[in-house]
Amino acid sequence: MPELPEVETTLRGIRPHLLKQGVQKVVIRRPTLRWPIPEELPGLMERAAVEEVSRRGKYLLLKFPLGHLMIHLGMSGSLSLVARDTVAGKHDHVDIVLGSGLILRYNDPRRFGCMLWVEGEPLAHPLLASLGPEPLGPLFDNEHLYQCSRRKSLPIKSFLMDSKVVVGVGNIYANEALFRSGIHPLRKANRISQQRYARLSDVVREVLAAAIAQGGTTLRDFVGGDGKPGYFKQELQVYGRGGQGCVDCEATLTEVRLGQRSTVYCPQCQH
DNA sequence: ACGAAGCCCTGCAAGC
DNA sequence: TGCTTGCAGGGCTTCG
Repeated sequence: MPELPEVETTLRGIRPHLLKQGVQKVVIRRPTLRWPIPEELPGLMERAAVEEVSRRGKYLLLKFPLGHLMIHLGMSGSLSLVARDTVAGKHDHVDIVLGSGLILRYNDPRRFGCMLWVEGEPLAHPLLASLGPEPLGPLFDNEHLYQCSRRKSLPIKSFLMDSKVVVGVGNIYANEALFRSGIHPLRKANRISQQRYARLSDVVREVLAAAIAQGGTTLRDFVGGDGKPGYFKQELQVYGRGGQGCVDCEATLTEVRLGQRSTVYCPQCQH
């Protein structure tokens, strides 16, 4: 389940192998992702070189002379770099064969991801145009959260996971950040003080930065690896721990469903 | 305009 | 053992 740290780790892992590399061939085995992969993709990319590799939220952007390839990993997608003769597995839907002899391979069992072509300014694309600030960028702070939340009566957890508010905070990190800032996930967004938002924005940055730092430890092995660093788990304090003891006060962690998302919190520590 | 629910999809685990 | 059922979840889309 790629959250922002995993996407960032993927970006850092693939970028050095893609920059200035020519695309020899694009193989689309299964075009039916969230939206169909454009049939004209091979014609647009083949014999062209990758000029830039970047990220906006959880969307990866590969710049080519004629436009950008926009990739989202959904919740089960991954990109890996494999040697040219590597046999494709069950959910290996797309191969981008590079001049270097490596293949950038897109795998996505649940096919919630997408691979689209964008002409012109990619940030103007409908999927990107109304995204909120990057959580690790300068525009994300308590002031932003506070101002955004003034007319929002939805639960803070839903608010935090809204990509128009801030990108890249998925279910796992929303649970963790709220625990670490002592905020009850069901509290209404407009019932939280600016001081508490200050703590929350700090914690969101800390948690994501720490996860990225750990994802970085697997970068060395990205080529040929499965591209799925195992940074989470050990540091998680509430996610996946419903019914177990709070790491701070030992109270039993409560698990509820919010939206259709598993939500875990400490009834003692979070208000 | 806002908020909640629905939906896409497959793999895995639990229950019968 | 093999079926069915439920759950996981990002985020766009639809409904109220």
